Amino acid sequence: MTEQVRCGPYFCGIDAAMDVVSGKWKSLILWELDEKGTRRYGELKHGLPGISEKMLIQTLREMEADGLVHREVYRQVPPRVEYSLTEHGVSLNKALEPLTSWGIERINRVGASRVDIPEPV
Amino acid sequence: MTEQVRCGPYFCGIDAAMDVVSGKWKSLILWELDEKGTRRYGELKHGLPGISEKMLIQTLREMEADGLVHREVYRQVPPRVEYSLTEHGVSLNKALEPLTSWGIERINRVGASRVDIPEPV
DNA sequence: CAGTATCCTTCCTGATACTG
DNA sequence: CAGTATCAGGAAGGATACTG
Repeated sequence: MTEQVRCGPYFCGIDAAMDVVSGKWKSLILWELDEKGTRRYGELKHGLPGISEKMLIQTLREMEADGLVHREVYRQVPPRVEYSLTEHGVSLNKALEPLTSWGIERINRVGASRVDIPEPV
Repeated sequence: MTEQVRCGPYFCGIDAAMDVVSGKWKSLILWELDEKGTRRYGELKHGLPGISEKMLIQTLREMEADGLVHREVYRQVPPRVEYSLTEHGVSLNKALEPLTSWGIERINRVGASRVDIPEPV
């Protein structure tokens, strides 16, 4: 991997942040937990149509390791596990807001379709 | 904030934006062009140590198609091609700023290392 | 100089089946 | 209910040689 020395192990802050939010589901989970508060595993799964169980659990674990998500286990039968945002998760979500607005603007602008660049003549 | 209604093909704005910035190099190129202004192909390559020619050109083309980057060709020998940000590119970079700050804070916080979550006993 | 073309490897992602 | 295990397919990313 190309570790360029600029800001420690990262090129700069954007790299560190992207590293943590990139992936298909992370920003969505962040948003889901922020919007709806603490959620159980099954609730999350339901709120994220199309996600596979593997991806859901894998993504949650990564986010937990990154300190964005807190996982609370209740030892019951049947099991109950609740996920919530840590304060870092909350702040990250806040930092994501302008980007979300930009995305919405982009969608409204032209339907956000990717344009085919014509070959130069 | 927006409701969880799918906005067209996207979940919501964040998805549309992530779609455009995700990838290993896009945010870096954005930052490079914003910081240093118009850059030639070779200059960009130099400023992004570790990127392969394939990735550089591929990423630039995608960003051009997404309306973030403008490509200006000067028909000379040897060839000269200059890349610059469009206004959308600039605004995206601005929208990325809080995320960058978050990333820098994260780095300073603990070295930003990903923590191993111990197995529950 | 500014790319193309090719090949190769690794990472992502999802489906499915099974367990405490 | 909340996971784990396994497998497979495709996409993303990279090294290198070549060209107008």
